[in-house]
Amino acid sequence: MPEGPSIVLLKEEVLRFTGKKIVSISGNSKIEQSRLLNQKIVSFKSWGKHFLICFKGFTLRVHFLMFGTYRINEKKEQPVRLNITFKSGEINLYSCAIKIIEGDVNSHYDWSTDVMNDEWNAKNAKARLKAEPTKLICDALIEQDIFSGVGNIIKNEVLYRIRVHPESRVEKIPALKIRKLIEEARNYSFEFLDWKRNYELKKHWLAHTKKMCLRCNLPIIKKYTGSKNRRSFFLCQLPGLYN
DNA sequence: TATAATGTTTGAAC
DNA sequence: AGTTCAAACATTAT
Repeated sequence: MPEGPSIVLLKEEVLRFTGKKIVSISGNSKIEQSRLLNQKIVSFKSWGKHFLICFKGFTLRVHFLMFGTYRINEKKEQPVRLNITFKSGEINLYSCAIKIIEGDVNSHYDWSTDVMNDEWNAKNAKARLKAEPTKLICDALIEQDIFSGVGNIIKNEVLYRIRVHPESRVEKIPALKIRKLIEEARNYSFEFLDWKRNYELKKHWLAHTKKMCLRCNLPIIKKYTGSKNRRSFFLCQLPGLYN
């Protein structure tokens, strides 16, 4: 479920509930559920992998972590974390982290770091990268404060596209490659969105989980990289390691 | 069936 | 005091 584009799809699916009043609320979430009862949805937003349900004066922040899921107008077998029911339908959220954030949602989020947002600012990203010169690019690209919404799949596909080795140090990567990286982080995310919408995302993976490169017929290396030891998939025999 | 995987927070340990 | 790290959370495809 997780990466940014998937949250954008969720946002589209629930759009119909905008302005609707919550008539019942339940689930095993430890938030103060009664607070939501009879409230009207002001808007649905997203920031990176955060799904935001905005009310007057507060916002529900939903993070699906690795395994979270949702259903609209249907239920799963497993216990629901939060069920939000309207007269016209329901939203069911499973195995996710839910939190209430107080006040104006805009004071909590910098929308310009979200690769899916209209306010995305490439210059900001460039500056923030520059501030982390010794980081490995595989870590920097999944930094949510720089590239909100980019996850491990997008990371691998973007690095494959621009032909940069995941263990390259930020400061050693040529400016042109950095420019491409920032461009593709957003661009690929939108392609991800289209593919996911049409249930054909995996079909388009060229590096992630692959053993061979379909284009050049060379093996793809799988290696756990970076400070969080996340899977990286990359071509070995190409230039692209900057360190 | 055991394993690994689209992720983040927390709090202990250094 | 600041950093680092493992644990916790939790589901499902392979």
